[in-house]
Amino acid sequence: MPRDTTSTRERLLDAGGRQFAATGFAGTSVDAVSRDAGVNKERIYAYFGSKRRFFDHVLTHRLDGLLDGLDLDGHGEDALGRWAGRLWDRYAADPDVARLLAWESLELDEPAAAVQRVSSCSEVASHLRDALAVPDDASARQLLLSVVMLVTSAWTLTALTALVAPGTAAAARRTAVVEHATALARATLLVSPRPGR
Amino acid sequence: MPRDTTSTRERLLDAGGRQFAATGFAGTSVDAVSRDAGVNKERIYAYFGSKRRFFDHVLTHRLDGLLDGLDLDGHGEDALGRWAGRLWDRYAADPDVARLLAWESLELDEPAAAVQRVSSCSEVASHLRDALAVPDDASARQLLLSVVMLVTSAWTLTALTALVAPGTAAAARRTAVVEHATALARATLLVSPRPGR
DNA sequence: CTAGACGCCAACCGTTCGGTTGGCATAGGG
DNA sequence: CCCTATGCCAACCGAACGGTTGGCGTCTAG
Repeated sequence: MPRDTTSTRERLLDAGGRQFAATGFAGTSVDAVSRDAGVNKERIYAYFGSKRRFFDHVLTHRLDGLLDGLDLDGHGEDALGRWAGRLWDRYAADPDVARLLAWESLELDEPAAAVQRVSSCSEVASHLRDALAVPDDASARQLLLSVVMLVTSAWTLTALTALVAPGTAAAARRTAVVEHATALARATLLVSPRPGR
Repeated sequence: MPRDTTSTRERLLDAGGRQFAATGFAGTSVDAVSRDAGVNKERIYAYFGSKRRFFDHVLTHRLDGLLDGLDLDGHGEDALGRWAGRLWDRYAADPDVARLLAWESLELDEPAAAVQRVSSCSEVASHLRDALAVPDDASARQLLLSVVMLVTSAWTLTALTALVAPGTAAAARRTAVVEHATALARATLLVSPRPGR
């Protein structure tokens, strides 16, 4: 068997994503992750330092994949709505990410710290800023953060909707989420203080 | 010091509510709860059986207090909106309950099992059924569940709103939540299948 | 060809976990 | 006034926790 360190790292991150999403930070043991990955747990400490920092790496990794190449098409608030829709599709394709974000906001000290850290963030934020005429990068970053989290919450809400109304088609729930996220994003824009305006 | 068993139970339930709300089920140790309550941890097992069943007791206890005497005033969808507003006020007065619900839905097997178990539930559900012409008790119970959970999520949403717009007054955030919850409750009613209609 | 750096693992460390046990003190019925 | 049931606690249990260590095998620079 050839030696492949990047594959080892990847297997650990994948297993970490599964385990943390399923049982949270406190509920997941480092042993379980290493067992799931088929790798000795000492590798986690060699690669990532501590359980806590490993969680950050896992979340950042998954968020990078979630936001990679997800750009606004066009300008105006409709573009924001379509963008939220495609973001929704990615959440639906990989429910673990939504759970990871929920866990982080509940049990970790700094809420959504990883969201602000994600590498694709500033790029998407600048697009949002251009399309929506938000003055500076800091507030655009905040806006992006809020929209991401809104869609996350909306995803949970539709899961509930599905529970209440089992027959509802997934497509209908998707459009409901898009409109919901768009409306809330507009409201967020509205209440957000804009200096120099 | 006089012996007072109900006070011992109460102190454990209170401490359990604080600890579970702060760090979740897996993140809370039975020792920490007993230390917080100033009671030996063996009492938890004598009174409630296991850590898991103790969590159920804590959540049911807090939910009973949350929903106690919270009735619909009047009829129609506006009444539902006002009801959601008062529910929101109670959530705001005791944020622990919202966190407990969020924890349960994330990390425990059966989502919202305690919500369906709460003693005040059927009473409130019958009021909702009358006001909104929902056919049978089962679907009314589901409706109540969804509304409660919607408002719970709304709590997360406003926490985010506060983060994005720190200067926004709490009152403004409340009305936003009420409208939000009302609209979503109406949507839930809309997509919910109603037999015999 | 060889020396050392490095990926990797088995085994181990002290601590904390959920849960149990034995006994002391007290309350209340006879 | 005693006897039993019960509230309560200190101490304990095996297991599992996050984290570390020593050494084995394998790549690679010189």
